[in-house]
Amino acid sequence: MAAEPSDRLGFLLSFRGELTGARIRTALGVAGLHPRNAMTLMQLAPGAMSQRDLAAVLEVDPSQLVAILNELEGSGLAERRRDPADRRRHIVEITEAGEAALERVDSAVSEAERELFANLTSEEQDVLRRLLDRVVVERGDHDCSE
Amino acid sequence: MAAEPSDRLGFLLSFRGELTGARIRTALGVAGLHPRNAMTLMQLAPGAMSQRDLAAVLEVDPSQLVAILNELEGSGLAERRRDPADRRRHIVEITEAGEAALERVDSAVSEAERELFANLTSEEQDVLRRLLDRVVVERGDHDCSE
DNA sequence: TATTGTTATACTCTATAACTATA
DNA sequence: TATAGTTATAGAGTATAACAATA
Repeated sequence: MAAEPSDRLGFLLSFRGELTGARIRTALGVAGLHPRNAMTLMQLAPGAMSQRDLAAVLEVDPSQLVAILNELEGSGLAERRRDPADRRRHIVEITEAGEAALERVDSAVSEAERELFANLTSEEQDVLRRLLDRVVVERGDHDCSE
Repeated sequence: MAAEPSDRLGFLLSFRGELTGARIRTALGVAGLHPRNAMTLMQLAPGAMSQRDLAAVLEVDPSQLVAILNELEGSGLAERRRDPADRRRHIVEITEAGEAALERVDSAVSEAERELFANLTSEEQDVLRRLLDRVVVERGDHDCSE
């Protein structure tokens, strides 16, 4: 369902955003990472955090994060260790291999952005950024129903 | 996975687009239509067309369109009839009830856009539209892999 | 009793192949 | 043999509830 059915700005933003996301996911795949795993690594880059906090910032259910971390740990890109202060908690940390993977991700996403915004000057890209920042996107329960 | 993990323009466009799409899907739901059914009705508004052509413009597999049309026909918003010139074909047409539903959709989407772009003047909305139109979004096989 | 992480289950979406009826 | 529509099936993604270990 990717047809743009009208000239509405809302549809335009939604569909261009979707295609942009698809292009970026392709770039992440080229870098060897499943999109959700790449997003998780990005959140871990600044520093280690608990599994629960990680689920919160990623806005995924803790049960989904289990599978993500199993994959990241399986490929040696992140590690879980018990928090000695509270043995229920896992501290999650990116590994050196994970940092290297993130550098590949960074290059691939930069290349994708060069393609996506090739027709825009850097000034126009700044304008686009500022306008997008002012679109009202209240977080909350926004899902569909029939 | 809705966290915005960096200040990259690509991510910004992707995430704002996703949230905009969610807001619009909510509006369609308020108007009483599943998003894909609403999109299908919109394509039918200008005039009847064959089921195959409809699948093509919607960019969905013909087998998926079967369920959509079953629902639309079940709620009396669209109708299938055999093409007398080629009895394999179905001509799909929107009904009067379907047109009325589209008017509700139109109002709901307009209200959603008023909210989304409340912080932008109409000149700024024009600028945003023109910039989005120049983002390179080559259609093709852009999916993820691990 | 509450919290952290885990497992199990189910439900939606989507992709694919096989089937029918017509050409 | 090819085409239009349909059905059936399987896979990915996601949401929810129940569970074990620890506080």
